[in-house]
Amino acid sequence: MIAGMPDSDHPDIRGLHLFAQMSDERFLALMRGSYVQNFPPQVDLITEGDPSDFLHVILSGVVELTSAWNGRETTMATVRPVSTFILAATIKDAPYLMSAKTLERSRIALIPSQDVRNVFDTDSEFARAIVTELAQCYRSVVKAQKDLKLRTSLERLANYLLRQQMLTGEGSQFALQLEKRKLASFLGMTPENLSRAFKGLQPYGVAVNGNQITVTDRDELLQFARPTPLIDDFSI
Amino acid sequence: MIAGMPDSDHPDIRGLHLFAQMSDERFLALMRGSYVQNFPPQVDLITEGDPSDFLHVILSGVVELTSAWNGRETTMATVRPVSTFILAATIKDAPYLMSAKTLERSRIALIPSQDVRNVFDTDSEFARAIVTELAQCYRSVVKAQKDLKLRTSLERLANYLLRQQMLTGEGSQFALQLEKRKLASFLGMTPENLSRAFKGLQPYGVAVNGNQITVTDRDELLQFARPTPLIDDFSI
DNA sequence: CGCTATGTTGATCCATATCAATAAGTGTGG
DNA sequence: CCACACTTATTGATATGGATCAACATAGCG
Repeated sequence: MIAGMPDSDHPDIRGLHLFAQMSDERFLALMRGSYVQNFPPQVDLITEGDPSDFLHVILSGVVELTSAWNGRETTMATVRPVSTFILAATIKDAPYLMSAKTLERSRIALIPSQDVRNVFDTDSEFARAIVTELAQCYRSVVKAQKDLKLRTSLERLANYLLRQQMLTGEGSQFALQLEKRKLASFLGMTPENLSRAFKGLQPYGVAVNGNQITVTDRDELLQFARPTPLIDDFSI
Repeated sequence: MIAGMPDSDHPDIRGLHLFAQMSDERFLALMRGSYVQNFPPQVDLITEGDPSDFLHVILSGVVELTSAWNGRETTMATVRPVSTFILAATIKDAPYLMSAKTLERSRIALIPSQDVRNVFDTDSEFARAIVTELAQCYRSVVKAQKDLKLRTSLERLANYLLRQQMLTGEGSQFALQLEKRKLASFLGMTPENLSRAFKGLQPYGVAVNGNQITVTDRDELLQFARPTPLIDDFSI
């Protein structure tokens, strides 16, 4: 078995809203049973349908969450540091609904689900923090579903680009954080269609060069994309 | 203003998992600030984007949750007694992401969101119950998203019918709980396409007469639909 | 009993998927 | 460091699922 978690990783995890309010004692108890591991790229961390043995916390790298059915596969989300994933399955002691694999070399903390449930049962501050986290997750998925049901793929891409521009600091140029084929799957389309969608946004002032996106006319793009906080604002 | 909630409604609400573990004292305090109202069909209860003033509990009738964007509208869910809706917005004190309207004459309890948040802050049992509820909601939406991204509309309909058959007691004949145009929107298609999808399921042993569905060959339908608990089982 | 909303059917259009070919990266081993 | 293999991205041609438009039927409902 792997050694416990190095103390040096504690601050990163402690910084998460989920663990911030917890007593030192309980936090250390959680950390004692946990461990941290470095994974190379393309490693399967979780397979959908498996029992949820560990709450995962990504400390560095990138993790992709996917689901599959009947031979088809889709990217549900990508997770970046520092955040937890598959919290709901841990809490409900239910099977994972998504698979997870590393896209880059990643440092992942694994906290035994049973320990998380134990703390949840005894520490009401922790329970409250979980509520906030889950409410946030829930609302994010509802927004994603609205995005899928109410928008065409061109509109989804346009709004995605605007959100990315926001996240990367409002500059007119920024880099895609995702391989295009993953982005296509995430947005619910094929890679070929994504290629054409980028072309379709040219008239609205979007230029693409590799993974570099330049928004030459933000107003034009905004007018086409019509973003709304009720779909595109991840902070509410 | 409307009078408070009749005591006769308390047991229904108390029976919800969300309120079951709470102390009598706190429960009564919540109920004192709440009220119950009977609404005719087609009444708008909630408009997306509005601040979440009340946690709603449907005691009888049917409520539809919809979202709109850019002139388009889609049915996100229908809610039946006895259950709460728009819990996440209440907890986060954030705007509603969906609109709600009655489809039939409905009896709805309205619990001031601020009261819910107050109890949430002081009653850790309640906070824990909310976690379970939200985790359930979250997983349901994830399943819905998988349904949308991984299946064609014909496959979604087939699996929907199998789920309905399950819910209505496994009989080979059952009634659709939803107007077909709402069902179409819920499944992410047009009414015309739904009409044709029903025809498309005939070869797999599905017969339709008005809102009466008869599954003449369940095995055939199962083989086509390929349901999986990771999408279609709402209890895990 | 008619009016209006819902459902069906047919014709056509459009968005997106699929298939196929090519180009451009990216990583690996010699 | 380059050659090779392999994956990813683009582009074109075509197919298809699903939307839209239009006409009609039907069923609730006042």
